[in-house]
Amino acid sequence: MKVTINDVAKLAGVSMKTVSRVINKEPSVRKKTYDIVMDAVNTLNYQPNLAARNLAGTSSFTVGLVYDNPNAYYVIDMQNGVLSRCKEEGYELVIHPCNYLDGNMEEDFKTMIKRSRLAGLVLTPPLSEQNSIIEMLDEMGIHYVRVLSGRPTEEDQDTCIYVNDYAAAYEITSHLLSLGHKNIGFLCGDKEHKSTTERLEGYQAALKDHSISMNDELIYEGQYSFESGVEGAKTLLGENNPKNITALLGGNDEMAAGALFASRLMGIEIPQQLSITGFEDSPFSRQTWPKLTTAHQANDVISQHAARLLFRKTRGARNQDKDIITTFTPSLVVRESSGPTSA
Amino acid sequence: MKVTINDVAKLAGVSMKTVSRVINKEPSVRKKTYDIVMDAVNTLNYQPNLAARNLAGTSSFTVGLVYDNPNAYYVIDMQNGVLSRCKEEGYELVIHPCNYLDGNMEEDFKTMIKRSRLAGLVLTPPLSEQNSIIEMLDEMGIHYVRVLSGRPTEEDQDTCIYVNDYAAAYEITSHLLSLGHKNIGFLCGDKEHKSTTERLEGYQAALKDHSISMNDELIYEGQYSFESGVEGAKTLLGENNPKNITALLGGNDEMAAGALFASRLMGIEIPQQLSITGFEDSPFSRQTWPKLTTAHQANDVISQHAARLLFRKTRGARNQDKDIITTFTPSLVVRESSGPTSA
DNA sequence: AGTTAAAATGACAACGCTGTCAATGTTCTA
DNA sequence: TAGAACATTGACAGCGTTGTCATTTTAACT
Repeated sequence: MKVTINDVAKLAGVSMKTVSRVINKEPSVRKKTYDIVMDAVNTLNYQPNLAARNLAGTSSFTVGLVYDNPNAYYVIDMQNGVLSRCKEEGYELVIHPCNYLDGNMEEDFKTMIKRSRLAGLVLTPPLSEQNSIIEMLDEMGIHYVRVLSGRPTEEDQDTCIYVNDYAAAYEITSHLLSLGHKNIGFLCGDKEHKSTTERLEGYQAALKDHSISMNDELIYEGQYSFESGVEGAKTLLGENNPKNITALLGGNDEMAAGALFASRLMGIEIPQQLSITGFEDSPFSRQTWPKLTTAHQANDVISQHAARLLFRKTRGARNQDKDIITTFTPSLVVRESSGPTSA
Repeated sequence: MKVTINDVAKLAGVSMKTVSRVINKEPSVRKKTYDIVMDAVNTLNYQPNLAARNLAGTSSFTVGLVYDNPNAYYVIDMQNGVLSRCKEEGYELVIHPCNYLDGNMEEDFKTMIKRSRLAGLVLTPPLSEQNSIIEMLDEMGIHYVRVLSGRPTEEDQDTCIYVNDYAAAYEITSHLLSLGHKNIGFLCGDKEHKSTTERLEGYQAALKDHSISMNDELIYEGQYSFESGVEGAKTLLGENNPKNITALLGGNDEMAAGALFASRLMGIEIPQQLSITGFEDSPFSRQTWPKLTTAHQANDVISQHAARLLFRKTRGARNQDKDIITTFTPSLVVRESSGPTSA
């Protein structure tokens, strides 16, 4: 019933170690031997036992995915991306949701790492931005890859995957500007998050490039939540929209959905009287009325590349994956929530 | 750096095997010995190595969570519930998203099981309803717990957790009836899913108990998606609502959100002209306008109990968890999308 | 053909734990 | 208080791999 490396070795007429070499793609195996072994592997349908490999080997076949992002859609996408690479490479995935604010993160990490030695971790934002965590991991000597919001100016191209929110926000803002909007409000997410400042800066840069003067009164500082979007829209639009805002840039889809909700309460027609845009293109940006113009972020692809980057680091010379993309720019998706100014 | 069972044994002045007995809560360890060992465990901060345990022991410390439900919120809740129990019990979780329609499920399962021997699987709907899968697992001799939509009439109380959608649908329908609604439409999810028929039957039973005659024309057969909700509402309401429908029961929150969307397109005021209800109480039932009346389903609790049930099976006599709940009934949550009939 | 270097293969111990079974302590019975 | 019965502990093999190092085979030279 249970096929071990010994069964394969016996069938192939080689030593167990040679089979090990083959399945690990180690050099110094003759082509002919390789084929014989692979035949045996296939006929027996052999699957190396992960526990044994993890126990015996110096490197582990388990990677961890760490996240504290509350967005279910985001998390699932990240999981699936990493998982798909893991499957192909024969790795196992351990998911590790956590709450950075809990404080017992360090203990938590250590426990996780002790229990199953890990090849490395994929860290997703906003947790991936925490320097304290990075330092801790460096100290512990644990491999990791960070998914971060930011521009690819920095040097650690082999531990980071960047999502260029700046460029995406620039693009969305430009889209609104090209529709004739001049007074564009911004619903800011959590200020501690890098994505927030990146998106804000992209927005500001676009305004500047179109010679529109900045107005801090058009910026609402909130959180990445539906409720905050509601609040933000109410605050910015106030009674009878005294600031004459014609477009609202949501920090993410949730905030934009909240703004949509608030507009409805205030009797504002979207997009006739007000354009609203989201960010991330999560499923529910298609489930609002009207559907949200947003920036599509390919989270599954992003996380796949994060996993590949991690494998590259982990396996050193053996795998020199050269097609890894380390910078992603979300792309504009125009739907019904944005339109030309009526003015 | 790395603490093994031997280090603990040495410090405690006992044999390695005794430490093993302590951490596995095996009987036949003197209280005093137990305390000494635990002290050593704590001072060294010992964490048993999972790979070694899985390799050496007869039972494994890894459980799998299998799902093909496309709803991210649902999946995350299930994951977190199972995960929280796993952490407490020292188990590891392997997640296994899949697509039942893919056909290569059997191979997929076998591979997963070969690679890391599993203590058992938690199966979630709709995949958990597939008899072919259950038979396959039985044949392979793999432990599993199924989360199912259904009423607790059946006998396999030790492999199934039931979510009583029937009762919940009955309750929602009764709520609408008590508001004076008589012509209540039903937006039916995928017919193959057990939850669909359960919810439909609950709805019908409530109507019957209130002496309201059934009308198949009030039932729209669709899928559990936003788009289908839109379509369903348009179909049932048609031009000028000839069937005089005053309330719409959504098969789930997504469909209800779709119905809300469609109503807006048709210029129907919610809840003044039409009540709409959801099912599941997923986060976005709070992010629609107006917020959805729905049935709250405690997925994280449900999945925790599923995990406990699995552990009980797995560990046989050692753990006789008696507080496991095997039937859950979603409870009515009244929000703004339902109201009294204007008539 | 005879060396020599390099490539390919194999033998065997380890990884950290659990299962088995034997050894030792302890308690109870008469 | 001896002896049986039982509770507690320990020695050691083995789980299925990989790492190390020794051995054999092949290729590359004179």
